[in-house]
Amino acid sequence: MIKNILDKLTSNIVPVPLLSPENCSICKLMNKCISHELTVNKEFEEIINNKRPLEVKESLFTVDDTCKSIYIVKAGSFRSYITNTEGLDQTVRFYFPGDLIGLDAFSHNHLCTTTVDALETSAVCELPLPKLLILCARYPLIFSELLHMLSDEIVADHHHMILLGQTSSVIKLSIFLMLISVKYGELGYSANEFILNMGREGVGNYLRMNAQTISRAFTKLSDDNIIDVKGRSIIIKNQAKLKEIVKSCSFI
Amino acid sequence: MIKNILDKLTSNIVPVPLLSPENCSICKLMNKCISHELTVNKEFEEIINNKRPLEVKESLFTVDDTCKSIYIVKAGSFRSYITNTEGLDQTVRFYFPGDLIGLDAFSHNHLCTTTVDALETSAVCELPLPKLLILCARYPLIFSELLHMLSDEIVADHHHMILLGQTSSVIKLSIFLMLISVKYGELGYSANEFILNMGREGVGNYLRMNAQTISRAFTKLSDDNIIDVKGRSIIIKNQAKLKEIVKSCSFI
DNA sequence: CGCGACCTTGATTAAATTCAATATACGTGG
DNA sequence: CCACGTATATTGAATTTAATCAAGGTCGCG
Repeated sequence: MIKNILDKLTSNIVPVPLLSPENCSICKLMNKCISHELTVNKEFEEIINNKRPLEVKESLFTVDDTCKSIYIVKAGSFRSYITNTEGLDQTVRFYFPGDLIGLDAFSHNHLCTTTVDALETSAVCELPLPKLLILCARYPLIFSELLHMLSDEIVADHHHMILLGQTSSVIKLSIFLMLISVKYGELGYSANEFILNMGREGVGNYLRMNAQTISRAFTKLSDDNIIDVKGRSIIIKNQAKLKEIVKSCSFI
Repeated sequence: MIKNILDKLTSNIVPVPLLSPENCSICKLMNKCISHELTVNKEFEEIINNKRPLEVKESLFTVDDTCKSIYIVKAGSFRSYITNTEGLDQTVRFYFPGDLIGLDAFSHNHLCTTTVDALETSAVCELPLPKLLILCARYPLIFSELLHMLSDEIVADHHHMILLGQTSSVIKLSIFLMLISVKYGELGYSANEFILNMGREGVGNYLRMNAQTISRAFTKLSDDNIIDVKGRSIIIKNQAKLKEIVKSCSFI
């Protein structure tokens, strides 16, 4: 989805070396990640584990695992989902570079409530919970940043609820595209040209519509000259019109 | 919705006296509220403000207010919602006794992202943020309890997303009734007989369906002998069957 | 008793799902 | 490099479902 160095690794190179712990101050995500004030704290930086990159569909953790860490997406993207008894799953959220994964770690009995898979070759910075909590107790800034992140997650979830509550397939898809576009823009990638790292089925699962309906909605947006679609490659030709559609629901 | 002492106050008695600060140890919600270990901490108990009861439709706070406090529902119930430019609103969440309101307070610029209204005569315990944060710094237990609450909120939001993602109106209504039933059971009220404190419109707003569809779904459940409906008074006649319907979506 | 708010129900319309066929793209092996 | 097979995407037609439009019914309250 996002062009990053890891994309250039052919996924056949099997024994991927562990990344050496890397300095936040030379990280490409600087200022697009958690508060910079945090990462200048040497102690904070030292608790970060850099795990080896994850391959497509590899799980960061699985539902009912014990929550041991919070993760920051360093490169690539992830999907969290809940699986039902018949093996069907429903996507809860997508994660992009700078996003925090596993903020539900403090809930209930400290068991993961979702499974999180990599959508492409991806990497994370791991923040082990015990160490993080110790730092929280010592540094009010880290503590308040954590609260901040949790609250942001709640607000984002509320927005997603509003999105799911929309009735029109074209509006839902438009909001989805706009959200991705904004996210990419923020990360310094092209906001108007990108390649989805999921199929129609994947988009549909997230927006709770079936793949055919997604396809038709893409065709509609394309017919209206708002986007160019070729498979998973998307070009937003008329961002103003797209924004207009998004605004027609007006809650977000 | 919930039979509580406040229901017995006729809402016409205008000058409601301020509640005297009340001891957590004599609160009816004990063990149904936040961790009991917390409330035995005298310092914690002392920061709690008891505001005067709120009347129906009175707002606890409004979107874009500065977040000053977190609130625990002491009696009654609340609704949070987002309003769009045309004045339409979408319900985000309902709050019942023991629930915490305003956990998005730490987000972004500390402005409220929703409006929260009382659905009936209701009361809250107010936890002023500055005082709460000081206690968090001093007592790890309070700090971890706060994280716990925030994480729980995220998990609850995920479940609500799954609910909104359902396609069948009967399943959605069934899940809604089951959630309310469980909540009431936990609070010590009857899980199988209750009176909704909102109309069909209100249920529909929450479940993102229109009032007529809600009405038809009620009729369907009634025809199938799963519930008895008479206006807003609901009796669950066959909880097993209701659970079965809920399980047929299986994600929750 | 009558008004207004709310709920139910029916008929019609609009939209998404489902079923089904075809088309396109992609990777593999010949 | 091309042929083939698989996976994915598009499109059409039939079906199902909810939204909409509209009428009538119920309930509580002045």
